[in-house]
Amino acid sequence: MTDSNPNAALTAPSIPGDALPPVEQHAQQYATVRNAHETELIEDYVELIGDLLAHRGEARAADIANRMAVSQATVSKMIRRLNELELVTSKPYRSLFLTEAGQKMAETSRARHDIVLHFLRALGVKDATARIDAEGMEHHVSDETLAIMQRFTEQQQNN
Amino acid sequence: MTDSNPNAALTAPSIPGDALPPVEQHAQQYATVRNAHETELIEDYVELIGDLLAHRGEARAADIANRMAVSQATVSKMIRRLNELELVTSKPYRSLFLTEAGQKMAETSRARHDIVLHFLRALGVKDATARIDAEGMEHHVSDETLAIMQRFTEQQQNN
DNA sequence: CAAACAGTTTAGCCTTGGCTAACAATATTG
DNA sequence: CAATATTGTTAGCCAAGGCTAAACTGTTTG
Ligand SMILES: [Mn+2]
Ligand SMILES: [Mn+2]
Ligand SMILES: [Mn+2]
Ligand SMILES: [Mn+2]
Repeated sequence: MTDSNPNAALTAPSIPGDALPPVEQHAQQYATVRNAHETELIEDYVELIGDLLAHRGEARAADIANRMAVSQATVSKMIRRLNELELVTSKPYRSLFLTEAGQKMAETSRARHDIVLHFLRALGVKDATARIDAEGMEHHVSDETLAIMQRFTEQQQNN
Repeated sequence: MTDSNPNAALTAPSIPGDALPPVEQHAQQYATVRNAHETELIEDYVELIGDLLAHRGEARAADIANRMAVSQATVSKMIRRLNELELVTSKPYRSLFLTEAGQKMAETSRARHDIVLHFLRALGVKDATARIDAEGMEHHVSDETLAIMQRFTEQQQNN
């Protein structure tokens, strides 16, 4: 549980920069990231399906494959998983639809995604870059940071 | 390559929110994220090894396992990979060291990580939260955004 | 309405990144 | 210095998320 080399002070170089965080806190950082990685792809699928339903009226596997730049086989497998998780309903060869739980997840993810995207634009990041960055960052932004981003964006707009 | 349902405008609901980006751009978002995921764990290992070397004088597998909250077996396997990638050198039962390439990656990752962390703190995020968010966000921040974050932090400090 | 095309599913493969259990090497200590 | 504790390695397992190739279903069109 604790670091080896107890007499670190004796061997450490002279310019240590920022200190290392305590082991438990440091471990928490990585664990939180691993956790986010478990859910983020699911969130992106559900969010995209919600967007396709909202903007196109239907969400076909082929559209998802094209929009994600992934093979149709990959999408088909993932749809089975979403089904098992009871996030979508699907009849073979028909459009997907979101369950109640799926709609809730889609809304939450969409809202969070928008906050991050609008924040980056408010910061001065070009739209195309902001979109790319937001797609990855969104899954690693705490509620605390999210709230601050939202306030920042609003203040920026009242100027 | 293009969406199905060409007469989307006819079937789309009345509150479309932000429009969907063009397929190619949308695909690029997800592809960039997938790309980042391929390298981020490697970067975190190399960065941590660099930090342990800087602050402790040595980087032992057990320390990495504790700091990452991961089993020693997982670390051992990853070290083999880092060796194959020629990012670290290691003798059995001895401390790890970074190769030239490893040092370069560690520096780059550390710098990027610090910019994101300091930016979040400058935004007003609590330290513990900022550390957690930065650990995940850092891998998804473009150079463009990174530069803007750095400027923001500096301006905040000159107040 | 049959053929061609488009969309979907399945099977089987691969890599990554986790884990536990068992074993091996080194370090610490009675 | 032998016994014990710590550290490191190996083997074998698993799930996730990619892929290609082949089969199947549904739609469009000559
Ligand atoms: Mn999203
Ligand atoms: Mn995303
Ligand atoms: Mn980092
Ligand atoms: Mn990280």
